[in-house]
Amino acid sequence: MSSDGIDTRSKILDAAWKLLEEGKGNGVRMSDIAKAAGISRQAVYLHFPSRAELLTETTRHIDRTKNIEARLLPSRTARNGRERINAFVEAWGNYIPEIYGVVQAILAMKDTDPEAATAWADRMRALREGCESAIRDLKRDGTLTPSLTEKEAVDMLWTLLSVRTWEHLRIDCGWPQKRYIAEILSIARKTLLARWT
Amino acid sequence: MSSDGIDTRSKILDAAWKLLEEGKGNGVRMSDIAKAAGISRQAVYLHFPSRAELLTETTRHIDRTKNIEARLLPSRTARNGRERINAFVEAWGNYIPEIYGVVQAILAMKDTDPEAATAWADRMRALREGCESAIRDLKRDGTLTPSLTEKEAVDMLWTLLSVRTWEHLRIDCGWPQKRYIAEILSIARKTLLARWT
DNA sequence: CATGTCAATTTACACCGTGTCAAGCAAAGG
DNA sequence: CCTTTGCTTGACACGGTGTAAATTGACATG
Repeated sequence: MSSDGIDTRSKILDAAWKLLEEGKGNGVRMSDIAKAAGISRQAVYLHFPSRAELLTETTRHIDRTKNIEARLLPSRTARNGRERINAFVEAWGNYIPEIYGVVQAILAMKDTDPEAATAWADRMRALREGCESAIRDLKRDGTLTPSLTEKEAVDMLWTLLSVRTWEHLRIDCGWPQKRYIAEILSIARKTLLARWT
Repeated sequence: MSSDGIDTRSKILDAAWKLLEEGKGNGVRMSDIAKAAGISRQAVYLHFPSRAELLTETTRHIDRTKNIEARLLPSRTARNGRERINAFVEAWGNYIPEIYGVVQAILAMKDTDPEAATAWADRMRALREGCESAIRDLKRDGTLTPSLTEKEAVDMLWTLLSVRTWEHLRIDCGWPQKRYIAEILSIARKTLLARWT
C-alpha cells in the first residue's frame, strides 16, 4: 500500500477529471495529468495502458461518483411515456455538462483511435437504450406520432439528446442550460407525440 | 508554367479532395496527399503553408466547382419564408454529403489548431447568415412561431442543419438522405412556424 | 549562348505527444 | 534480511507536422 491514504489510481482519475473539466477537453496530455496527480508520466502507464483507456475509465469514474444511475431512476418509474420523456431529457440533458470535458476528449480521439471509438459507441448505446425505453412507453400509451416508425423515433430522440446538439446550442449559440432543456423538450414533444395529445 | 497542362496547385487540391472524399476524412496525411498528387510531400508546402490552410482551401475549391452559390439561389428567390426554408434545407442538406469528408478533417483539427477553428467558424457563419435570412422572411410574413425569439429561431435552424446532426442521423443512425431531408424539414416546420400555418 | 528565375526535388532535421524499456530507489512485510 | 511493490529517472522509438539547405531542370530574356 502507498503511504498516502488515497490510492494512486484514484488520484490519476481525479486529476484527469479535473483537468478535462476545466475547459479544453482536448489539449490535455498524459504529462499534464501526471503532473496534476503529483506523479511521473510513466507511473500513469503503470495504471492505464493508454490514453484512450484512461479517458474511458475517467468517464466510468465520473458516472460512479455522480451516480448517473440514481439520476435516471425517475425516468424509469414514470407513470406514462410522456412523463418518461420529460424525466429522461431532464436527467440526461443536465448530466451532459458534467461530463462534457471528458466526452470532448474521447470524441476527439474517436476519429483516429479505434479503442476510443468502441468505448464511445458503448457509451452511446447505453443512452440509446434509454431512448428506446421511452419510445416504447410512448408506443404502449398510443401517444407516439404515427408519422415515425419506432426506430425512427428512437433515432430522433437520440439525436436531440446527443452531446453534439448540446454543444451546438450551449457552446456555439450560447444558450443557457435551462433554455436548452426546455427547447429540446419542446421539440421532442412536437416531433414524437401524436397530434391529439 | 509547368510542363503538364494542369498546374500543381490544382492537382494537390484535387488529390486532397479525392482522398478526403473516399471515407476516412481524418487519417489523411500530408504525405498521402502528396503521393496522390504525384509530387513530394515538401512540394505541397510550397503551395500551402499548413495542413489547416490546405484543408480550408480544399473546401473553397469544392465550393467553386460544385457551385454552391447557384444551388442556394432558389432559396433566396423564394416567394415567402416558408418556401425559403424548404429550399434552404434542401439545398444545404444535400450539399453536406458532398463536403462531408473534408469537413470531417477540419472539424477534427478544430480542437487543436486555432487556424482551423477560425476557418471553420467562417464557414459556419456563412451558413448562419442563410438561416438568418430565412427566419427574417418568416418574421416578415408573420409565420414565425411566437414561442421563439428571432435569435433563438436562427439558432434552432442552424443546429438542425449542422453537419453534426446530419452525421448523427445519416452515419450513426443509417438514415437514407431523403429521409434526413424530409425529417429535418418536418422538425423545422413544427418548431419554427406559428401554429395556424 | 549565357544567365537568372522559378518550381520541384532530395535529404536532413527539429518538435511534440504517445508509448516502451531498463535500471534504480524506498518502504512495507514476510 | 531479502523480496516484492510502487514509483522514479532517463533514454528512446515512432509517427506526423513543419522548416531549412543544397540541387536539378525547364524556361525566358538578355
